[in-house]
Amino acid sequence: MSEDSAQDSFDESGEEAPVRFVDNYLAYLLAQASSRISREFHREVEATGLSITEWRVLASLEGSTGESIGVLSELTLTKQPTLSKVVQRMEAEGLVARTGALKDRRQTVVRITAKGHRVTEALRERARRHQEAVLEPFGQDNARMLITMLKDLLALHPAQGVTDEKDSRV
Amino acid sequence: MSEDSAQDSFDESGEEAPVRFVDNYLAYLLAQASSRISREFHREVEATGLSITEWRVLASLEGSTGESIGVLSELTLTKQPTLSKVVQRMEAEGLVARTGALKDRRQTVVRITAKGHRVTEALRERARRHQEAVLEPFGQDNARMLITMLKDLLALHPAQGVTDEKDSRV
DNA sequence: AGAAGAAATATGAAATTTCATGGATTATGT
DNA sequence: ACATAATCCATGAAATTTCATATTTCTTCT
Repeated sequence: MSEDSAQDSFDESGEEAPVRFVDNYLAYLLAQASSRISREFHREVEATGLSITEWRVLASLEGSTGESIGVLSELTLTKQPTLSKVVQRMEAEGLVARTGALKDRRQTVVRITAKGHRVTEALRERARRHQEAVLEPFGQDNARMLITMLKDLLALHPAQGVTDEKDSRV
Repeated sequence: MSEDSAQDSFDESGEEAPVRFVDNYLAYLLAQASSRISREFHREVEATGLSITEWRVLASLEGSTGESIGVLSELTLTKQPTLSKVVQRMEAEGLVARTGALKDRRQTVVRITAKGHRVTEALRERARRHQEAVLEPFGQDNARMLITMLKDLLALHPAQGVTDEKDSRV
């Protein structure tokens, strides 16, 4: 796969494909990749009766000892007020538990429950398989490299504003 | 950068840093990368008075001879009803022009206007610089490889029924 | 050709999200 | 220690998005 396929803007016919600005724009490529890869799997999520955000919450809590609302809102890319409401619904359904944090009493710590774990068990396995299928055409080495580069990108660009917002240009 | 930084998230020392499910989940990594990289630039977009969706519409039309509402809704990751409304507002502001398609009269073809082009001129340049800055730590070769792999991923996963999600997530 | 089905877009009602803000707690500075 | 500022979360009002559907225009099939 792929040392060359990307470089030539696609056109199957003699039709000349206009080179759109976005076609080489990293943010666009990431957004499209994210959307398309996620979308494929989201069908399976919704088939279980969970909303996408609910799945994200549970997936984010899986393997964690609990996350605050704030951290969870970053992990799930959901704004804090939205997440607060979602988590409350999920607590009512028994998928998560909310407890005050011992260390900082402003925080609400959210944990996945046994039920939440059980409900997502099959989904997580499907997610792994889906990922394998997605990466399969790239081969082990390239796949690992993609993952590594994405992790590096994230390490270079921390979640919230580590940079002082007042200083960054408007 | 990075042949190693990512792979070893767990230590053998008994005390395991909790390995969250999502930490190795491609869809999560893509969603986070997309969100963080975009977010940095979105501040600049909003400073110009454009909404993110408006910027996406204009960026998508740049270098194009016109796109239908349907295609545009895929390019901008915005659901069709939402996009129809956004485009109508943008037409009122003179940023785009809507015309019926000659070939298929059901379609509405949207083009960027001179004003739309002018309004985004500085932004596109900033976008290019932002991208350079983001990719700089990876070096030319790795950067090119990342772009290529993302394009390959997109080629393998064509856009389909557009189910938007702002910035698609996990 | 004609009918039936599919596709593209627009639109209103309903649902969701976001903004702005408040209350509570912790951090900072003097 | 006290006052002030900053952080964290919840919540209602407002704005936006989504769903469902109507309309118009192709496509396909007989």
